[in-house]
Amino acid sequence: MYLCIAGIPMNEKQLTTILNARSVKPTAMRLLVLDMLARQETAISLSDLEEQFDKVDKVTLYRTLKTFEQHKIIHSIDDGTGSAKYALCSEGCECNPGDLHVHFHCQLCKRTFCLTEYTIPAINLPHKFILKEMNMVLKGLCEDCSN
Amino acid sequence: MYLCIAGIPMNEKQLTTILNARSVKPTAMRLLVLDMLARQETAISLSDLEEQFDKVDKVTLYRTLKTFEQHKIIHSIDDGTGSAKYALCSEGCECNPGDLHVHFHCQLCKRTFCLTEYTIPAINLPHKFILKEMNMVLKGLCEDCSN
DNA sequence: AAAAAGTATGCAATCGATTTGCAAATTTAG
DNA sequence: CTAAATTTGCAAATCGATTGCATACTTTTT
Ligand SMILES: [Mn+2]
Ligand SMILES: [Mn+2]
Ligand SMILES: [Zn+2]
Ligand SMILES: [Zn+2]
Repeated sequence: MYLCIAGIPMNEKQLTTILNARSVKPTAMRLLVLDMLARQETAISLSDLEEQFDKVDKVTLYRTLKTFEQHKIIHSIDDGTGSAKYALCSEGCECNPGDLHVHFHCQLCKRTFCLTEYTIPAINLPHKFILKEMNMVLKGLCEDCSN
Repeated sequence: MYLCIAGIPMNEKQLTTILNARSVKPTAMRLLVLDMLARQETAISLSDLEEQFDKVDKVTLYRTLKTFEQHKIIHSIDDGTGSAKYALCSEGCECNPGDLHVHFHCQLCKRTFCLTEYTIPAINLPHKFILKEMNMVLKGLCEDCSN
């Protein structure tokens, strides 16, 4: 499989362990959000995440995602659609250039996939250019939409 | 050189030729905008472009850039900063995945470079994924900022 | 246990880039 | 020259992202 998001729900103990491992206090809100993120098959936007809850404050959700991102529980994906997508990081991920994977955005179903098996190819930059971050997004039709 | 933008001014005849070649009517405004684009060493945002004129309507500028982009006179670059950058296409560019080059955004001086000599490496997508577009942005420090 | 300090949450408001609506000006076609 | 099509300018709307601030909740200190 090439998806970084298993879409497999975790129990509260597992969720708490993840937050603790990343030094983020496991509040009720954070456990709810992390649980919802773990259920996603593909990367999700703030707005889409909001819709998956009955009632939740979007700004709190926003700040929760920011906190998760800062602590490398999730990574944000700029797929060029104008709204950032978020997906769980794999265990021990440090989001370094060497760890980064390619993302794929389907122009038909609008889903954004983590291609975790596809590391971003290295580029030999011109002299004196120093690489700190990378983003590689492929767009087209996904497996479900290419027929 | 690895920059797609020469930063070398063109005369009005050359500018008109480019517009005609791409079936865009060479209005006064379009010649002015194309001229300004040709003078840039690096990709430029709508707001920065606006600032380079004494007095110009931003929406007209916006629509001019859209027209140029549709006719492949320029390409837009999503460097992840939140504001699109624009740069001249090379002659005969059709903006196909195979033609696309890597872009570099300097986190210090905030300039975005076209690395036209660096084509985006091909990725063998998973089965049934169809590629239509690509974007690869590297970030870090440019040659002027890495000391 | 109570008070104080630190952290998280909820709601209103702002910001900035992009996009749209529409009327006036300009260009092209008949 | 007149009518139609295109381009331009200004106002306003849209939308995602971000901030300010008051309230709620947790943790630490007395
Ligand atoms: Mn990912
Ligand atoms: Mn370029
Ligand atoms: Zn799809
Ligand atoms: Zn620089």
